[in-house]
Amino acid sequence: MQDPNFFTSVLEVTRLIPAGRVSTFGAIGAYLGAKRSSRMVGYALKAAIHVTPPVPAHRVVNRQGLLSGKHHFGGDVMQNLLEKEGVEIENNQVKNFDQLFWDPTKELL
DNA sequence: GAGGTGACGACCC
DNA sequence: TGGGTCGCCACCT
Repeated sequence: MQDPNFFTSVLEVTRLIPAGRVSTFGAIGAYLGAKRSSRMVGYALKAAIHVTPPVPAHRVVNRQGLLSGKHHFGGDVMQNLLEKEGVEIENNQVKNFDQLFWDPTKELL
């Protein structure tokens, strides 16, 4: 928000995701008014792992509820973090995704 | 300085 | 209904 960069805005919104919930690239992009820039959201999250303060990038998955960036976390770290927060994962996909889905456009608004 | 890539999503055919 | 292509902006080579 303070930073006009779309990149930083993604990190800000991602940080607002409550534990036990998951969000999507499209939801964050839509909240920022750039749903077309979903690729940028994923790119921002990639850097979010190396940025401070720590961003719960593991709570962000793709539109299918699939842990797209699991490989970037290093093995099953992403899945482990989600399970630790109460999010059930099966086949690299979030179970009850529709229920756990956290939409900033609605929840955060 | 320019070109290509990238945790995706939506639109078009 | 399904497959293919374009778009978006920042970072890396």
